[in-house]
Amino acid sequence: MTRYNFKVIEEKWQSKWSQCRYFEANINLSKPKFYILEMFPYPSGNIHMGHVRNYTLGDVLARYKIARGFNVLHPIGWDAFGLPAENAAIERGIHPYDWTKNNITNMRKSLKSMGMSYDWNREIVTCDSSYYRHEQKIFLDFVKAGLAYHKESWVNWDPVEKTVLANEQVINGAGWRSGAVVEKRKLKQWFLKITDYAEDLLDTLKNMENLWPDKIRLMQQNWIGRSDGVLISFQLTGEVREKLDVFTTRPDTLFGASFCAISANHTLAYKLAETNKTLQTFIAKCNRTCTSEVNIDTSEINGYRTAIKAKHPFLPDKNLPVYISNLVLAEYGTGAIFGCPSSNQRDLDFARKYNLPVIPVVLPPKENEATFSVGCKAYTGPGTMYNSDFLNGMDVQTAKSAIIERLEKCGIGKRSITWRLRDWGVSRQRYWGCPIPMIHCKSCGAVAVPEDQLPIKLPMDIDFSSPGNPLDRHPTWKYTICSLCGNNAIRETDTLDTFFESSWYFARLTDVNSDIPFEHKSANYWLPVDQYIGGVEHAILHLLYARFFTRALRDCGYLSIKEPFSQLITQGMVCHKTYWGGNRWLYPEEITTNASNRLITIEGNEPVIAGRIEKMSKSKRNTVVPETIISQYGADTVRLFILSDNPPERDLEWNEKGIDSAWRYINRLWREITEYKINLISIKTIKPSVLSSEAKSIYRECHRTIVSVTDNIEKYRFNSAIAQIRELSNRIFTLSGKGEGEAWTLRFGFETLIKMMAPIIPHICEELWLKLGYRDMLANVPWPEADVSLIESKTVTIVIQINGKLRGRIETEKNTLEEEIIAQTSKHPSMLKLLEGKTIRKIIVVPNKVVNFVI
RNA sequence: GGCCCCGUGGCGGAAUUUGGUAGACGCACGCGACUUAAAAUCGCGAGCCUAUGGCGUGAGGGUUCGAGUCCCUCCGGGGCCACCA
Repeated sequence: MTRYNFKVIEEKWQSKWSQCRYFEANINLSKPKFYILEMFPYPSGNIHMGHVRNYTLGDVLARYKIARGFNVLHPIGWDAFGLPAENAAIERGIHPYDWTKNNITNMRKSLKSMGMSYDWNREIVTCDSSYYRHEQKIFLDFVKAGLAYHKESWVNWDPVEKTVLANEQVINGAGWRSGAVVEKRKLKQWFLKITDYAEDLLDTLKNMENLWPDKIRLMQQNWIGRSDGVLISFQLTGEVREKLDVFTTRPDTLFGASFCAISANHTLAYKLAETNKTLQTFIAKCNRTCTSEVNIDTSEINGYRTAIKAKHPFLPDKNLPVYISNLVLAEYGTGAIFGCPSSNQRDLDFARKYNLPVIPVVLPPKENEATFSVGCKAYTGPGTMYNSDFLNGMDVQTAKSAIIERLEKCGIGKRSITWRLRDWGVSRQRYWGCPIPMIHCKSCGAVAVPEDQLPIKLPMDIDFSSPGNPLDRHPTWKYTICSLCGNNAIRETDTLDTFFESSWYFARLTDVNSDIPFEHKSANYWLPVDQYIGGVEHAILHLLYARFFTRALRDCGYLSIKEPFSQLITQGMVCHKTYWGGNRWLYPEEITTNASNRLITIEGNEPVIAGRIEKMSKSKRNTVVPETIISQYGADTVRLFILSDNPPERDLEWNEKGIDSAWRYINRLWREITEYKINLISIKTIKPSVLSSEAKSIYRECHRTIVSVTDNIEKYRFNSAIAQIRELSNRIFTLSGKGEGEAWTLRFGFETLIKMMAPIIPHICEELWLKLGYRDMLANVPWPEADVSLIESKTVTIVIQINGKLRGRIETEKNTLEEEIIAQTSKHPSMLKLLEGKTIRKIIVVPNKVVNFVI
């Protein structure tokens, strides 16, 4: 028995596919187009199982869509800017460019060994100036359109690395690499006006039902965070006589207000601090805590009571004290609130701390005014208004409308929407990113680099010996001339957030050779991406940025669409078991079992605990290296296993038994076809009508399976599709092939299996297709079509129930009349016994399915 | 704290779209064939139990002729957001 030699055969077909340029995509108006894209990888060094899963899912769909007659675009690229390259440079003295390029070479090789159907002519690398020059052009267009702006704002500052960190890079208030406590610092940064599109980004999510996973749509919805409320203008009295605007979603609780609070970074706070040392200290203390929400969560709430009062809009005698507090976020709403302690937990805690009045205004149902009181828990539910002047007696909803109407009529309030979404800060004080094509001139301010000077390339001679941004320290790079006044000026030394590159690459991939970011013709033909696939970890950031970019690019005249990705699959993580012993994570190779069958470490014989099944990661030492598995089992086996076990969106547990099972199936398929007792190629064509009943049943099963496998692939249920193919395989493998009819059925069955398995395990299927005597490449063969007339059977199984419990079944002709079914089933021997002496109260017949006797 | 998802054999999972045969397919397991033997391979078996019957989809209740599927309460697991005004 010879085993399937995957090494030779997989390489053979990979080079054949490449030679025939079969996966190179071109505009072809005679076919429907299908653009399939997997989130492009960051070239971190090696591909990992998460990549394998992601790209296998994409490849199966791409190959399937080709077989279904679509003109498929399936490109790949490298998201090549980013911090790890700089880390490598700092730690190992390798230039980030070389590190990145080496990794790409390495990972490209691995992807090719997976047999992916990419159009490699379109490969892009975002750290090449041929890519980022277009990004610089886009940035300038955004500046022109008012979509990018320069603003001073509070950021997370790492005092050791001397760089800004994104909120995601701050872990428990400390820098993710340095471990230093992050400070708040006010810096001038570039921002993109994603908030201009907040409403549309939110509203369009509704149209994406069934196209994007509910979970992702919900996460984006939460992230954008629309709050409908009202802006109320409070007249201030005392030291300052201006107005204070506050935003609230609960104007109905206005009569329960007992204080106002403003953020420590509110302009009013600064104004008051000018002449107040204590207040200056207080504000500084508030600002020392990080902007990170994690940190705000754990820090204590403090208030500084100013001498200023805010006049209650409807109660002339009531003046609310104004506090400055870290209770209020500067970036949300107006950075100022009114506090109604009885209806808001946060306000209640504050009121209790500073002994402020708590006035209940909403009476919960089934409570009464005399006895209801608010203790340490605010009441936020529905109820009836009281202690609330003209709102008394109304329910909360009615009161909201009534008071908004009154506020608007009196000119002291205005309906308003506030968004949780903030503008996207894209400046990074790092070297390995796209230079921001702006210069700073003393007299002209921020000036755009003229387009004919693009690209502004990153300098290659860079010194990483001290912390901070090497671009800033570079001896010459930043010195330039202002294009407006001709005087000396300084380049922007910040680079763009790496999410900038991934926000438009899907459009660039429609035409990678264009001199402009992308051509209308290609973009209009290929976009939107019909199927996008990637990890759930990008649910908000990347997927939201890309949606924003598509709108912004449309408004700059580049595109005619606003949603980049029609359909989305977010695949789960690849997990593996972990081992913990001797106070550290252990590799499986470090473990053995002792005499009493307990897990121990080989060195030191320390006890080992088999830990939880967790996401593969180097630190947990539970990774499985794809290259190793591929060289052991071949790409087809890996592809088959990674799809077999569960549906894409769930976490997948990598297990060695599973890969064995895939390996066994592939070898069996190989043996069944190549070592069969009869010569498959010489089988004569016959009419299916002459088949024996067994052969005919298998023949029908083939058609039935085509229908269900197609349906399952369309719904991304690859595990079910594979299960059905294996079920069919089990039947086909039982055929002896003896006699013309069986031999023909056998061959037909094999062909059907190969065609259906081709997208999943393409190499072996190509080879087997050849073995069946075909010259044409399988990649060129259409998806099998089912003869629907064969699937419909003449008979059906009717389930017999008594009081809903299964009691038997009969075979009848399809569409047998109700009376006939009742007659047949009630005469059924086992029914006679069960129904004997019983009164049948009711009989329910579901045609072709069920008959239920109610006794 | 708010919102959302999930809970099915020893295990991964089918069936949930449309209430109508629960447990497809695979792993692990057992038995058999082949073999001196083992491995590999092939075939067969298998939800559980006090077994001619009964019980079974986290628990309890409800709707229905009929519930894994719909509704309510609870328990367990997971995710997202979180002093968001």
